[in-house]
Amino acid sequence: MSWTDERIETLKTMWEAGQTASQIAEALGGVSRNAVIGKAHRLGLQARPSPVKPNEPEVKEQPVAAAPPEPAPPPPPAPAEPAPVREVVREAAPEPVRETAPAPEPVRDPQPVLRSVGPGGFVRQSPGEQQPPSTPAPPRRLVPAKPNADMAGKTTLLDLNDRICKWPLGHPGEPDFHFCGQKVNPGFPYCVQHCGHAYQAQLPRRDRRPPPPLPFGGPRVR
DNA sequence: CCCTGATTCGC
DNA sequence: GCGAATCAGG
Repeated sequence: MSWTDERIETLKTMWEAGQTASQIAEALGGVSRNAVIGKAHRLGLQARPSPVKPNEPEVKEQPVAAAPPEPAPPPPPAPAEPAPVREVVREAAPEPVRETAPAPEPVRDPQPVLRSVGPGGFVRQSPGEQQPPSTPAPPRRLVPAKPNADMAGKTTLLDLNDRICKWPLGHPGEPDFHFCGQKVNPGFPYCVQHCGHAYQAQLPRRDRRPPPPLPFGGPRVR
């Protein structure tokens, strides 16, 4: 697989939309998660929350052993780039002693990757502030806290549950963005109709239509 | 273990 | 340029 313009465009869109590298790789097909990350970096799209803390550039204490006999400090106009030399020093595990630490919280909500949206687009949540998608929506009448004519009768993010088709209509951030809301095809996240869009038999390349359906609406033309 | 992104480096 | 291997944190 090569990085065609379409695939690069999809990569950019999904990456900026906050999709994980794994999801992007799966959507693209034929590439690994690493390939996606590598390509994203080569494209210059880094800057996004990494689970790994970029260790604060430690002020390396320069052991001023002997007074430098060189009174001439002529550093060329070099930008202050703290040479990120990674030490490959492996420490041997010293303590065979184990402390019995109770492993808490196996709570992992397998909820789909629907992140909250805002007028500007996606808003990434930190795990601490994630909330389950409300209660399984008892069949009672919902009164919008903020009566909005546009959203009347629309299925919003908060209306989603296991039984509701999560097929997005419109684009996140747009005023009338909502979800299909039909009863799902049991075992799938979408209704029967949208399952037809989401799951398609692989066709021979020559009579396959170019636009591959992306679950979140696909790349947007800017 | 699983996941995540970042980085390196041989190709 | 590409991406597997590796690293490092959650």
